[in-house]
Amino acid sequence: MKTDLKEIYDLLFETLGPQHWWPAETPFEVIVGAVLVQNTNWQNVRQAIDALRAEELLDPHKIAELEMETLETLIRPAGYFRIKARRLRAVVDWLIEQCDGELDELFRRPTAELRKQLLAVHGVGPETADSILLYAGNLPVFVVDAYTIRIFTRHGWADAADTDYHRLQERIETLLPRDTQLFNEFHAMIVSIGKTYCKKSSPRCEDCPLRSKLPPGGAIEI
DNA sequence: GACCAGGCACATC
DNA sequence: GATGTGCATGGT
Repeated sequence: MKTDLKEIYDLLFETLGPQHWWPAETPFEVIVGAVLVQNTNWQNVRQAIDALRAEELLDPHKIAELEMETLETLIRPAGYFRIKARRLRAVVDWLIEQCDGELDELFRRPTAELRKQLLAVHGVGPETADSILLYAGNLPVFVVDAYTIRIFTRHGWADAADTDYHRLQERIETLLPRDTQLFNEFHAMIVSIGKTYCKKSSPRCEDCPLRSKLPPGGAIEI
């Protein structure tokens, strides 16, 4: 990848400005959102989180004590509600077991170790773990998601045949200053670009701030 | 009515 | 180790 990623970051930041992510009031709310947003539109997730908030349930102990059926009903708008209810429970049970829900304590652990522990929790894969580390823990970990892979592939910054999560993550982390706030903004801006200009079905490169960074023949089809 | 959205676990080869 | 499939709601 010959691309100067910091230059891409600067270009995006000049165009889009700060994204103020993650849209949540507390680190625990970030964790809940990270599970609920799996393969789902944020708009749907917000409805589920609002329902939890309305019942004052945005607390690990309270979610741990809920009947599964109640939890399923509350998070229903987020989709996959049976699966996500189980995953959310697995996460809060783990949080309580590990630190009694005291997240500050949790995030003081060495990042690599904590990441490995998170990945061992049912329902927490690489993207969810990294979203939690970056946006709840303020730790300098880059979150790779479907938009990252699509945008990087279409611009030829990543080989379409090699979009392995950890390899792409390591390359991006190596090519940028390891800075929490920078990783925060970069991922958020990638999602913004992805939603607006780099849809799965149709790229609208003519309007995209990154259009000047396309390869000579235009976007690479994936 | 089809398509899509800020993944993951599990089965099968 | 790679690839395929189920999971579910709400917006466009």
